[in-house]
Amino acid sequence: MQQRAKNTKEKILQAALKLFSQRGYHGATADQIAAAAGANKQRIYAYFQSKKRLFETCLLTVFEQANTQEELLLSLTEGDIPSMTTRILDSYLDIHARHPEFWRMIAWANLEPEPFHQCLANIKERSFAHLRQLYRQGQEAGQFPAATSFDAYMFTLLATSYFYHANRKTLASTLPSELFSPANRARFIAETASLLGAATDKG
Amino acid sequence: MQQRAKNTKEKILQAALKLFSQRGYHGATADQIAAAAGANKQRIYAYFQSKKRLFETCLLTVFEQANTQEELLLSLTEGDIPSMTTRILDSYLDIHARHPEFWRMIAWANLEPEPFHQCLANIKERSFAHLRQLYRQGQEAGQFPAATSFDAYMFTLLATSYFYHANRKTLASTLPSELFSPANRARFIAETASLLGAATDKG
Amino acid sequence: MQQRAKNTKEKILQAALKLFSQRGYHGATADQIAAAAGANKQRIYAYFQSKKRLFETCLLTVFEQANTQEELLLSLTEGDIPSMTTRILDSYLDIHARHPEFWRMIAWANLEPEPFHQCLANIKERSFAHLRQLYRQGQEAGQFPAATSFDAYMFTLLATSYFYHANRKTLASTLPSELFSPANRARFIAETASLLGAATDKG
Amino acid sequence: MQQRAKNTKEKILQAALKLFSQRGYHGATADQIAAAAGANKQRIYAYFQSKKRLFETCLLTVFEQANTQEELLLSLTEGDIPSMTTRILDSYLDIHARHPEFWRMIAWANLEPEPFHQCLANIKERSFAHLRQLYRQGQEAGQFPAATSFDAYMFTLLATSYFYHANRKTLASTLPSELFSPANRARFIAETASLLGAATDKG
DNA sequence: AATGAATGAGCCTTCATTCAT
DNA sequence: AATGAATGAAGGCTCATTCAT
Repeated sequence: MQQRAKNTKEKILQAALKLFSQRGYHGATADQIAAAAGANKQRIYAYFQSKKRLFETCLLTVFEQANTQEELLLSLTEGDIPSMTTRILDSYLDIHARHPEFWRMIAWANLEPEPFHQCLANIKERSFAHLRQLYRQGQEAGQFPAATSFDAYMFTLLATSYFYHANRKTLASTLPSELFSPANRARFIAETASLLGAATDKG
Repeated sequence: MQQRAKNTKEKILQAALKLFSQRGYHGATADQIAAAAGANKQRIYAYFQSKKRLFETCLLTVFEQANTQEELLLSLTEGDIPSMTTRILDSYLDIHARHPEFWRMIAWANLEPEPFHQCLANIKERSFAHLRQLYRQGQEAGQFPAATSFDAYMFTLLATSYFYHANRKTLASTLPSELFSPANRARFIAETASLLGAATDKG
Repeated sequence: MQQRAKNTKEKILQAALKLFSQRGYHGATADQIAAAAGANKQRIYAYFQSKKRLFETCLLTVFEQANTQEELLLSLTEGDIPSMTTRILDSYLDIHARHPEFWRMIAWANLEPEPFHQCLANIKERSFAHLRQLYRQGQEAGQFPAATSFDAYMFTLLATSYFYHANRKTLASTLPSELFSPANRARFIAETASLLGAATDKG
Repeated sequence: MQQRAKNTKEKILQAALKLFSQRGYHGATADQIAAAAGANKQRIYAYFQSKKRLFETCLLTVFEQANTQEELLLSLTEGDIPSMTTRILDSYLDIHARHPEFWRMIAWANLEPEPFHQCLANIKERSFAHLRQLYRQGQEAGQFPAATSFDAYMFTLLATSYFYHANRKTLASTLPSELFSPANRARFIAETASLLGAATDKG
């Protein structure tokens, strides 16, 4: 593939990423994507076969981007166990803040009847191996509850960081608190960390 | 408006509720809704003006339904404080399981660029008043962390119960654990409750 | 179906008949057909489901039209046996002359890989029963060759009358004779009839 | 033109011949032809200017091929006159069977509104001169009807052999007889030849 | 000579919406 | 009040053709 083609393909992908995340699979049209990419519509089909495939590629791309950033957590060591919850929450909130397409694409994918998520099959198990081990050590040291598995722990962190961004709109009608404003981000993390085992202040 | 008209309008609303939640605003068509309602397509416009207005009405309706359902928690008393987290989680998971259109409509609403949520403005503050008081009592008794506000507590419960259902598909690519299968529902609740300080009641 | 709809459907059918026969299935477009019918393009799909179905309906229609006219041959009696070949040829040439769409639709259907002809399944066996019997009588009277079955006889008549119209253009490059000009139609029939055993009645 | 170019041009022509005859002018695409030829799509336009011109070239080519094949009939002698009808029929059916693209291209050409056949103008008068003379001798010997000209005779043979292959599909809806199956080819020829006076020499 | 990249028009089909009965 | 008929504007995708390398 020539450089010109690579550029065109990349422009389409970026435009699609933006429009799909904004409007969803059905909401974004091939015409709009081509126009936003400054490319000819037909190129979408030349490079991505179909609108569906393009969406899948966008989904995969956005997951990979998130995965990349997540690797920061690999640097956590045994000594970081007390602050682990805080660090993970902070990191995840950051990922979502920096990649606003992330939660949106996740949401669209979860809503669509099409099994778009199948294209994510090989992304399974990310950088969790490292965290899983730290968690176990924390459990043995009594800093994480023995009754709670790593999966449940991780699930809660994923859920809160996702919900924090993704349900912002309806949240305002449900729990209209200042706690969720950007200004109170640190306080939100602290309060949530306290709730989750909150070993921090005990030591 | 005649009774016959009321019936037709209601049938359309129910059909729209189902189809919009399943397929989203763009995914559901006026024809499908009319067919599912057993009504003439033109009646949609006669009674709801436009597809968008119908969607908004559906949003509101579904939120009202969920509110109603939640009132079970009002029966909790001071003596239930130790098991409060478990009870709320159980209740919320149940609501989502029984009303699969709930999380879906929430998700659609959060994704829409249009401020559909404005129509939810008056739903604010639901049955939380009662729980808020119980939580405060629990805090004073040392059963809930002093550092965590009721809002943060509630947020976590909303987030986990929502995420549990809404991100089922992509979750399978992220944290592929048996813990989230229906069969392990009770274990999931127990582990999560343990994480959220419920472990403290052991002492 | 209301009268207005019937009219629209019929207009579409007639326009399609004309355009399909002229340009074939792929050559005629839905836009052209709608325009020629003075109808909205969407009505094609409302009344005929798909372009393919519309084509099939046209094929069927044209066959039925031809069938109708063919029934003139039912009036032939035993006494007409000597002139039977002439009469049939005359009649078939006439059908093709009056329904120029007929041979064209047949030709398109035979060329298309799509099994369009399946829609003709129940047209089988036309008014041949009557002619078949007359032929048998003719055979017994020695006016038709005993070695030639009715099917072969009929086939030759169908082939010549079809070929006379359908291959007019290429025929001009192959057998450029005045014999096939409209002016010599009667002579063509006579010569062909003579060839097909009609010569035998001389003896 | 270099040898490499000649080869490419020829490959395109052969691929086009095959695809046009199978799918027609509108049914075959430039992409398909290029792919089948193993050549770059742009070469089609470099060597044949346009799709239409390529189609015309295919038409001409296929007619020339058929002409070549026909020369077998030149070997017929005076002694073959009694079996002449059989021999010609057999030969023509054979040509069509061996060159299935022949009747198809003839059909496409006859259906096209554009006077594609003009490019066939110089093919006129083929190997008929020889047969014409044999036929005259046969007439004088009383083996062919005096009332039937050679043109009418030849026309019938062309028509039947063409129709036998070209209208196979719709024929099944009109005259559903086993007579036209490949297994009964010989019988079909015999019966038809009998019909065309050939039976008369028995008496 | 040959190839890959690009384009604009067009194709079949469906949509949200309105009109007429 | 309800229904059937109609419409124009997309929507996804492909085509014949040309440009650039």
